[in-house]
Amino acid sequence: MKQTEKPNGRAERSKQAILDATRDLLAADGDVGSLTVEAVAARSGVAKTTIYRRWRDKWELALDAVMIDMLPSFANPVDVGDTRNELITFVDSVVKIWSSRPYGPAMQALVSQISTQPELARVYRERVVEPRRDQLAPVIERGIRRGDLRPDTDVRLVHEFLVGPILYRLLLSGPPLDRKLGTRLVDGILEGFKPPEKAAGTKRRR
Amino acid sequence: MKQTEKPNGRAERSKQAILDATRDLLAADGDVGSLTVEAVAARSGVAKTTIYRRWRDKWELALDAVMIDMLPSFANPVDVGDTRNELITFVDSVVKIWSSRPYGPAMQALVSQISTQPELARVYRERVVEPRRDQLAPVIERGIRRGDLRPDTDVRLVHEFLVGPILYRLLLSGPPLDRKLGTRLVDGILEGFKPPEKAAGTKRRR
Amino acid sequence: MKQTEKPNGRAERSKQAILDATRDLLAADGDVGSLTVEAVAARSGVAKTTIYRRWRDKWELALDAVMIDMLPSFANPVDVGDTRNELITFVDSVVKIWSSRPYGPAMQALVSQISTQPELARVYRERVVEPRRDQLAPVIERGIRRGDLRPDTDVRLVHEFLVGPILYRLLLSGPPLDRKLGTRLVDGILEGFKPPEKAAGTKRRR
Amino acid sequence: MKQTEKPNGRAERSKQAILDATRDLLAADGDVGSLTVEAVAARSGVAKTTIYRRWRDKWELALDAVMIDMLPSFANPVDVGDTRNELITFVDSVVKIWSSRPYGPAMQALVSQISTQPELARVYRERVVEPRRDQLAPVIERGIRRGDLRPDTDVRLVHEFLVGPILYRLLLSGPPLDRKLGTRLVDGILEGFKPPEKAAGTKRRR
DNA sequence: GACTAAGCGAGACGGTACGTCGCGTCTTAAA
DNA sequence: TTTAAGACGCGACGTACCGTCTCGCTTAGTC
Repeated sequence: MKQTEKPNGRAERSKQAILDATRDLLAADGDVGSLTVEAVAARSGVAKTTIYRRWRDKWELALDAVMIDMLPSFANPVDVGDTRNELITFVDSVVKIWSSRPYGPAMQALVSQISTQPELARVYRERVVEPRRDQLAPVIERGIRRGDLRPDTDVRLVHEFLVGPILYRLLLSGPPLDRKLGTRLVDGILEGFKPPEKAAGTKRRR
Repeated sequence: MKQTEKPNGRAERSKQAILDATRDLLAADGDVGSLTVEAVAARSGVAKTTIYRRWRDKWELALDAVMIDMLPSFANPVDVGDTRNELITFVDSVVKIWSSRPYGPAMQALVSQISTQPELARVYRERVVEPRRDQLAPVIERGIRRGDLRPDTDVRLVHEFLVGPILYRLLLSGPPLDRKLGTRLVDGILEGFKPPEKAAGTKRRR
Repeated sequence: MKQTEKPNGRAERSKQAILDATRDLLAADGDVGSLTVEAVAARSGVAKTTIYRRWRDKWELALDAVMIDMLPSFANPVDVGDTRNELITFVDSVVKIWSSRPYGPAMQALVSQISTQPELARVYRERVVEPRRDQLAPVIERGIRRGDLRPDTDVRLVHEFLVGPILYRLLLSGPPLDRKLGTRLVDGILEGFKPPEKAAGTKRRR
Repeated sequence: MKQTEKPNGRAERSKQAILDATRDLLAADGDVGSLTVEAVAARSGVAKTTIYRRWRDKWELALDAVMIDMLPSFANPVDVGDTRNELITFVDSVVKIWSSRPYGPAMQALVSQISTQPELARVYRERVVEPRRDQLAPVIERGIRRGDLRPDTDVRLVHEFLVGPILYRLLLSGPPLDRKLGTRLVDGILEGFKPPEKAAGTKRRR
C-alpha cells in the first residue's frame, strides 16, 4: 500500500497542513499577493519542496484548496414539488459560497489563472462547472414534466443565466451579492421581460 | 504650457508608444506573463521610469491600454423600432469585443486584478460598466414605451442577464463565444422559461 | 559472525556496488557535481540510507572509493642498485596515478575537502602520505649507503620535492603530467641548480 | 562615462562591499560552506542579484576577492647581489601568504574549483601563476650571469620546485608552513642531494 | 542664441518570490 | 533486523520582475 493512500500517514498529514495554511492565507485578506508558496510553507511547517512535489504551482494549490471544501457545500436541490423554489435553492448556494470567505475573494484572485491556464480550466470545468450543471439538470427535467418550464428548456443556458450575473457582480459590476439576488434572478428568467399580455400569444423564436 | 498637454510633444509620443507596445504584448499571446514592464519598455523604446511616471503598476497600464480602444468600439444601439433587435445589437457588441484579440485574453488576464484592487474596480465601473448601462437604458425605456417590455423592467438586472453569461463563458464555463449567443440570450430573457400558456396568467412576483 | 565481515554477505555485496558506482561516476566526467549520493544510490541499486549507514558523507565515500584501488597501484621501488632509477620509479608511479582516470580528476575534486576536513586529512595522511614516505625511506637509505646521496638527506624533504611539483601541475600551474616529468624532477633534485664547478667546493648550509 | 568606471559611484561602492564581505566570511572560518552568496549579500547589505550581475557564481567571486589583495602582497625580489637570498625572498612570500588568513584557508577551499573549472584555471594562471614566474625569471637570469646557477636552469622547473612542496604541505602532507621552510627549499634545490665529492665530476643528464 | 531646468534613456540597485537541487533524516513495507 | 523505496525538512541555488534610484543627455521654453 502506498504511503500517500494511508489515511493518517505523514504524507496525508502534511497535505492537510498545506491545504489548511493555503485556506488561511486566502482568507486572511483578499490580496492574491499574500498567497506565496513560501508563506504556505512557513505557516504549515512544511518544506517548500513538499509543496512542489504535489502541486505544479501556487495556482493549482489554491484551486485545490478552495475546491475541496467548496464542492460538498453545494446545495443539491431536492424535489420539493416547486420548480421555482428548487431553482432558488440552486442559485442561492452559488450566491452563498461566493459571498463567503475565503471563497469569494479566492475566486476573484483565481479566475484569471483558471481562464488563462488550460489545465486549470479543464479541472475547474470537470470538477465544478459540470457537476453543478448535473445538479441542475434534474430540476429542469422535473420542471418540464410539471409543466413549469418550456419543453425545450436548455439546461446549459439556464445555468449560464443563473450563474453568469452573479459572477459578473462578484468580479466587475460591483454591487454586493445580497440575499435577494437569487430570487430576483430566478424570477427574471422564469417570467422573462415581455409583458404578460403580449407574451401569451408569442411564438418562441430560436 | 505643460508638455503633457501638447498634442505631439515628447510626452505624448512616448505615451502612445507605451500603450501600443502594451497592446502588442497582450495580443501576442494570451499569456499574462508576457506583459512585463520591462518588455513594454524594451518594445516601446522607452525607459521604465517613464512608464512608472504615468502608471502606478502594470495593471493600471494594461487596463488603460485595453479600455482606450475598447470604449469607442461599443455599438451604441440606435432606435430601429424593434426592441429585440436593439438588445441584440447591444449584446453582440459585448460578444464581439470579448471574442477578439487582445480584448478577450486581456480581460481574462485583468479580471482578477480589477476585482481585487479597489482603484482598478472603480475605474472599470466608471468607464465601462456604467457607460454600457447608460447605453442600455434608452433601449429599455423605448421597449417599455412600445409595450415590448414590462413597465417595471430593471435596467441593471437586464444588463447583468445579458453580460453575465458571456463573462461566465469567457472565464469559466468554457464554450466559445459564437455568433448566435447574443440572439439566444436576448430571446431567453425576453420570453422567460415558463411555458406560454402558464406565463399568460401568472402574476409577477417581485 | 557479523555480516560486515562475511565475504559475500548482503552487506559486503552492497558495499562493493556502492564503491563501484562511485568510481564510475567519478570516471564518467571530471565534474564533481556528477557525484551525488542520489546518483550513487540509483546506479548501485542501493538505498541512500545504506550509503549513509557506512559513510558520513559523500566525501568520505569518494575518498574511500579512490584510495582503495589507488593504494595497491603504487609502485614499490625495489633495490635495482641504482638510486636515480629507484627514485624515478617512485615518482613515475605518482605521475601515472594522477594522470589517469578517475584518480587525477578525483584528486582535483577531493583536495579541497581533504585539506579542509580534519578527519579526511587524517585519513589521507595515514593511508597515503605516510605509506608513500615509508616506501621512499629505504630508497634514500640505500642511496646514502651507496654514496649516491648526502648522508643528511631528509626523506620528508625529498618526498615533498618529488610530489609537490606534480601536485602543483595537477591543480594549478597547468601543464599536463607527461612521461618525462618524473625524470626531470629526480635529476633536478639530485644535481641541484648550482653549476658543477662551484657546487664542488661549496659548504652545504643548513 | 559609464557608472562602473566612476571611482566612487554606487557600482564601485557595492562592489567593494561585496568583496569585503566575501573576505570576511572566508576569514571567519576555514569552512567553505560559510561562503554562501546569500551570506555575502546579507553581510554586505547588497541584493543577491547585484552579486550575480558581476560574478557567475560564488567561486569566481571568491577567487576575485582573494586574488585582488593577494597580488600586490607578492614580494618582488630585487637585485641584492645574492641569488640565494633573492630566491628565499621569493619563496618566503609564498609561504607567508599561504600561512595567513584568509588566504591559506581560502586556497584550500578554492583549489578544487580552480582545478576543475577551466575558466577559473585560466584566470588563476594568467593572474597568479604567470606573474609569479615572471617575477622569478630575472632572479634566475641574474643567478646565471653571476655563475650562481647552471646556464640551462629552467625557470618553470625552479618555480615548480619552490611552490609545489609548499602547496603539498598546505593541502595534503600536513606539517605547518613554518618560517624556515623557504630556506630549506632554496638550499635543497641549489645544492641538490648528491654528495659534493660526487657532484663535482657528474655530467648533468637531461 | 545661449541658458537652464524638466523630462528622458539607460540601466544598476534592493528586494521578494520563484521553482530546483541535493543533502542527510526519517518512516514504512517487504525480504 | 536489515534493506529498498522514497517522502520530508532544510538551506542554498541562480533567475525573473518588481518598483526605486541615480546619472548624463536631450530638448524645449526663457531670457
